[in-house]
Amino acid sequence: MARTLYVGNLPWATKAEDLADAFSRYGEVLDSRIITDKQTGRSRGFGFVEVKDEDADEMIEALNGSDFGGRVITVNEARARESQM
DNA sequence: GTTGAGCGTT
Repeated sequence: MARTLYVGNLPWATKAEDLADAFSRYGEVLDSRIITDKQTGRSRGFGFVEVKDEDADEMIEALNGSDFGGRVITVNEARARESQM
């Protein structure tokens, strides 16, 4: 009972705890993750936030296109890494 | 040390 949210257009200094803190304002955050580059080890500028399915839509609408760290971020439902049916 | 559209690892 959790949905993964894709968060993009994030500053290079954004951390998983920062996403969890920002998303926890509009709902319950189960887990947050920032994607870092495997080749350089630096942040790619985007991440994923796992939130409750019942509040996922509200958090997307609340944080999608909102200001985060001085930049407007993009929040949408993340694509399935595993089987998508 | 840098960059700017996108969809990630156990």
